[in-house]
Amino acid sequence: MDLTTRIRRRQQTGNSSPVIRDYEAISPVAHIDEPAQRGPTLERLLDYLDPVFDGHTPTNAYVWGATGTGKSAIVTALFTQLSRLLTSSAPVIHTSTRAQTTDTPAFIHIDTRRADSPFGLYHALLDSLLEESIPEQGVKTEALRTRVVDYFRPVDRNAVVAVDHLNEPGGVDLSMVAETIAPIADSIALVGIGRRPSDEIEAELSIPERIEVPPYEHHALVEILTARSSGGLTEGAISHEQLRRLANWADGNAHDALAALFCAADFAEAAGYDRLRETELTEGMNAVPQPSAALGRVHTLQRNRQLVLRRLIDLPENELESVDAAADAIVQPAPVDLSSKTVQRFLYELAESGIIQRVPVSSSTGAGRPPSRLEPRFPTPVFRRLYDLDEN
DNA sequence: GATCCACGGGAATACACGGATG
DNA sequence: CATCCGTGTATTCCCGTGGATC
Repeated sequence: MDLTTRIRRRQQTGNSSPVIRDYEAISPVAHIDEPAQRGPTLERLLDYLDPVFDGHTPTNAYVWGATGTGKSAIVTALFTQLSRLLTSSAPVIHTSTRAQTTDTPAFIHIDTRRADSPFGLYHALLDSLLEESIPEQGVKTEALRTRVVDYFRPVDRNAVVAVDHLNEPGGVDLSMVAETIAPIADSIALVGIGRRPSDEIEAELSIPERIEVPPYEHHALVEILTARSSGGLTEGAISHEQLRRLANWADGNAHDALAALFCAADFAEAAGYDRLRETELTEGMNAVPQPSAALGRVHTLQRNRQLVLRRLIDLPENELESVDAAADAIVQPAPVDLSSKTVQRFLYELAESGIIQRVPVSSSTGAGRPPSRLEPRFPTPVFRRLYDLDEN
């Protein structure tokens, strides 16, 4: 987020704002520079990456853990820091590539929620490796692949590539990534990241290293919530006891805890209170479905799908009674240059990926297959607020 | 002109139900 | 009674088209 946006957000909430100082600070989808409470996992990752410090390529690895354990946060933060520190400590060679020494690997993080095709994967790789801008279409997939292969032709070029959000419903699986990237060069180490337990993943790829990221301990989660709310909420807006309650409820899932905190704060703010009452806290927790789809998932959806979701969550109950009705209602107001049929397809896709759920409604009307009611499976108040802030 | 991608529309398939059939 | 059939929706699949980019 750029500076202008930040300032504008402050303007919107204003200094008089009783509860929330900075939405970004309590956002479950915010980028974290310094992951907290994950010391042991960081150490394991650093152990695994040890060959890097001698200029070698590590083996392939798989990092896994339940939702909301901070897998993505840890790896992205670690990779960012590593490339910063390793490149600045050695002489820089100026080429068309990003600043890199000859024997320092590139640390790349690819989100398969966005890069979900071979074309997308090659594009993401090149985009990280090269300064120049990479064509987004109009060029053959094979052409991009060739460029990646060419990049790795020099023997001293290597990379550690984290491939995040593997095996999500409707998403990319490890074997697809392995087929696409692994054959390019031996000097590429793949680090798969996903929820599926390590013994469940099947891939035609050797993965010697398996690292599990455990759920947060209760006290660790309290620490995180404390840090976040001291950054994003006003002084005294929430009590330590309330944070403990949240952490207890979330049971190690930082995503859900933050989402509930965000909702509760937002509710209190809207109601004009200067601190969170038990009512808001409870409502906040109730606003997070169990289990909940990740807001990060929603956040990375394409523009039009987010628009559809934004409208969906404001529909009255009676228009959620069938996919057909919802699609029609979504297309109704204001300009959407989408046909009802396309919105319908989006809704089915979103249901497929678990962001919304189709609940079969008991049919009594007789004729035909009964429709299904649509239920969002993510914390809608958070999405609504962040989406609307982004609009301005 | 080539290529990728998002849309859109229609075909094919699945499912539910009541009624007919064996 | 079990199974099949016809009708009506819901859901999934598939592919052509046009826009955007190179």
